[in-house]
Order: sequence, then structure tokens, then C-alpha cells
Amino acid sequence: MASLSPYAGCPCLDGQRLPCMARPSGMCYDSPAMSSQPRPVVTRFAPSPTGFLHIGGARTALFNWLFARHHGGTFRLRIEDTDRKRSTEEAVAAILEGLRWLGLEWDGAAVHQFAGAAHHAEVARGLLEAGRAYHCYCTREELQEMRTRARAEGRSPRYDGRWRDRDPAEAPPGVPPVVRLKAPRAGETTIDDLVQGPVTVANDQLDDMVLLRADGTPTYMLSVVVDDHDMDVSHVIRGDDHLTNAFRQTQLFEALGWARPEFAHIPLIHGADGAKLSKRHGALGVEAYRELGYLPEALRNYLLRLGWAHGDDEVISTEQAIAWFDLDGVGRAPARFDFAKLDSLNGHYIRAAADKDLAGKVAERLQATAGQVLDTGARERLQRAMQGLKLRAKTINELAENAAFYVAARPLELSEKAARLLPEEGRARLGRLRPLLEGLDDWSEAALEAQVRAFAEAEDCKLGQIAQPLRAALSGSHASPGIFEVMAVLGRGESLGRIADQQSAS
RNA sequence: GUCCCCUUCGUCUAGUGGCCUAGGACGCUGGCCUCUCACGCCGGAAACAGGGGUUCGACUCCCCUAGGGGACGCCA
Repeated sequence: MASLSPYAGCPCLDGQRLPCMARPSGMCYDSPAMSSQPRPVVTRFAPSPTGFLHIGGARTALFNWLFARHHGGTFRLRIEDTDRKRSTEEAVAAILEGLRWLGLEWDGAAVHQFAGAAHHAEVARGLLEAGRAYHCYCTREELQEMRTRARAEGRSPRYDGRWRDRDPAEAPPGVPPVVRLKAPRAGETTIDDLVQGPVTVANDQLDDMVLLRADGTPTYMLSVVVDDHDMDVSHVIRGDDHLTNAFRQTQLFEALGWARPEFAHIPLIHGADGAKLSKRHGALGVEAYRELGYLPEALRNYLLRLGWAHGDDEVISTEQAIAWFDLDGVGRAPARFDFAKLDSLNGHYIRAAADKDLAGKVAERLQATAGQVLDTGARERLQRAMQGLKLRAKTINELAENAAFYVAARPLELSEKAARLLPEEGRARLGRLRPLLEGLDDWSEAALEAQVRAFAEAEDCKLGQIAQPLRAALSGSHASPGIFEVMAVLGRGESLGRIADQQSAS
């Protein structure tokens, strides 16, 4: 037994009190003395780097983050890259970037699961030596046939355990075996899920899962269990597509003699049509939401309300979310993703945002889309314009579009609707108004309004009959912030110039 | 096919046996405000999947049916 790995010799497995080399504490929580101790809260987000961070993953990360923060615990990040063929560095970078953008900072360094492969394999060998696992020499064809037959006979397609008790001497030559867990065949396994409640599955529904591939590398199922144990993960919060995995993992934890973390399987997010949101079915990466002009705080708030509620509260700050979040508020039904509500929330957060930040984002956007380089004056003008603009936009993109006229070069191009606001009569009226404006000493919103109103009265027309032509001339559009605000923000020179442009055009 | 999970307005949800003539939010819609568009404010339509129980009393508890979803890999 001298060759036993630290895990196989761990007190949790054989009752001896040997140091557990894998953990800083040198001790496993599952030793009898410690099992009743409350564990510090440690959650983890464990994405596989096969693509961007999609919206479902983002919500899982958010819940893990909130739960850890709420309980004063630790939120860890683990990259599940044991599938070497499908994992890419770009995906890792995209996931990290996505989490940062969302404001979900993780504690400590990100763990790359594959780095622990040798250790994981060692744990499997310990199980082998302890008689809790065995070699299986089935070929893929054999397995395939087994599954096909089981399905045809109305049984759950799974491995039948044919090598479980077979003499290894019968092993076919030249076939590298996989290592399978010798899972209990009778009885049942129950997990007390923090979201789903108690869920029980008969053990004969679960087959002997592969722990080590024929090439000796660990499978996800093994690595997850070992890593969760090593990282002292206390709560596994993940999508409920992992619910059945929880049973297998429970069996593994038991075979290893380790305490199992608590499980919380949250329902998946569905697309607007009710079907599972997948990468080819409407699931966008979080960076796409940024491109679409959504604010991270709005996305966080929206995601939080998808499957979680705190009474009638809708707009919830991050501070409140941390104070209120717990697993008992998580529902069990899948939710559909609804852009209309996200828009509404985003509009709310835009209105609440500081003008300076908004102007910065708009400038960035304008430069990115129109290649427009803005000088300090233009940036300042944008910032002053935000007050009126932010009431009228649901996204940063929309905000930028609406702001564009403020920094556009003269002469302005009129939209079709704007052109219709400038009939001959309107242009003539602009011509009569301009000298009055020129004579104005005070170019403030209030003074401008007083002057234009007086002009309308003198012309015996409604305010709209002069305000609309002004709007068209100044903004090039039929809809804009209040026209006096527009003039004030534009300033005297630019305003007069734009009016002159339209006036002389007739 | 087998196993597991789910089911309140179109959508997200509140509701833990009587407080429910089922509340809020988004969306839709009528109106107010008004220089346009928004914002804001006031109002409206809109749901307990169906069927059985349990109970003095079920949206709330149990069972069945239907529908939806997920899992069944040497993927994660």
C-alpha cells in the first residue's frame, strides 16, 4: 500500500489521519471530526473554453458570484480544458474578458483543469487499487452496439458492466483499457439539491462511468470531482443540464470517501421560442451584448431576474443583489430570454448613468462606426447633450445614433421626414427668426425659448410651426431633444450656421 | 425509448391553505404632459395547463393526464 496516492490514503478513505497533500490545510473536510463543521462558502464557475462566454454561462457565473459575495465566501474560476481538441486560447481569453466586462471578478488565479491531469489520473489509480474501479476493454463498436440494443429494448442506453468482474487475464491483447468506476448497482442515490429539492435516481439507471480514457487522460467527470474537492468548493451552482451528472459525481465522491459539495442546479435559459438556447440558436456571447450597446449593469440586473426574484423588486443594484441573493429565491422553471425587457432595463441604467461616462462611450462608438475623430470641443458638446439624449435611448448604439447630429459637420443632411418639416413657408420663417436670434445676448435655453415664443406670437403661429422647422435645420431630423436645449448645446455659432444653411438653400 | 425536471397574464415573475375580486415589471393599449420623439404620470385588456382527490376552504398539498425541457459519450 506504500504506493497509495495521498488521496487513497486520506483519512476520509480509510479512517487514518494522514495529511492530504492536495489541500493547503493538509486535511480533508470529510474526516469525521470535521464533517459537521460548517464549510466556508466557496463557489466556482467552470466553463469549458470551446467558445465565447454565452448568456447562460454568464448567468451561472453571476449566481455563483452573488452567492459567494453574499456569504462572504470565495468565487473561483476554473477553466475546464480537459478536452484538448476543442479547447482554445482564444476562447479562454473571451471568457475572461466577458467576465471582466460583466464585473464578475473571481478570487485567486484561474485554475486550468488540464494542469491537474496527472493528479487526477493518480486519484483514479488509487481507486483502482482500492478495488473501486476497474479496467474495461470494450471497443467503441461494442459500446455502440450495447447502446443501440438497450434503446431497442426500451432500456436506458448505458454500459452493461461486462468487465466489472471479469478476470483481467481475459483482456484482449493490444487493447488499451479505460478505467471505469465500480458504481453501486443496487439502491438509489439522492441529492438534496438547493434549487430542485430532493431528487432521487435508482442506481441501476447509472452506469459505470469512464474515469480515465484509454490514453490515460482523465475525463471531465473525474476532474470535476477531484478539482471541486481540492479547491474546497462548498457549493456547485450550475445549469440543470448537469443534474444527472450530479448523481454520478455523488457516487464518485462516495467512492473516494470525500464530502460532497452542496448542489444547486438552476434552470436553463431558453430562446424566445422556448427552445434551448444554444450557440447556434440565438445564444450570443456577452461581447455581442456589449456590441449591441448594453450596459453590464443592465445585463446583470436582467440576468438576475431571470429565474430569481425578490418580491416585486425589478431594478436591483449590485449592492442590493449581494445583500438579497440566495438560492431559495431561485425558481425551477426555465425562463425565456426577452430583449424587450432587457431594453427597458438598459434604458433605465442609461438614464441613471453619469453624462461623462455616457459621452465617453458614445464618442468611442462614433469613432468605431463612422471613423469620426472627435476633438475636445466635440466631446464636451456630447457630454452636455447627454442630459436630453439619455432619456431617448435604450442602448448605447441608439444613444450614439441620436447624438451624431450634435457633432456632424455642416451642412447637415436632412432626413426625409426632416425635409418635409421645411417647406418654403418654414424656411422663410427661419429667415425671419435668425436675425432675432443673432441679436440675443444671452444664449441660454431659457432666453432662447423666450425669444422663440415671442417670435411665434408675433408671427401669430403656433410654437410648433417654428420649433419643427428649427428642429429639422438644427438636427437634420424630425425627432430630437427639446429644441432650445439643442440650440444651447450647439452654441450660438453652430446654431446660427445650421439655420443659415437651410435658409439659404431655398 | 429510458430516467429526471418543469407548467401563474404574450414574456419575466410575486404568491409557501383563508390577506387572491390572483400583485408587480416588460410589452400592448387609452389618456395626461408637450416644440417633435422620448421620459414621467394616470387608466385598460391580459394568467393559476386539464382532470381527480385531501380539506370547512386550494394558485398553494397528493395522484393522474397533457404539454414543454434536460440527460443518457473514452464532450464538458
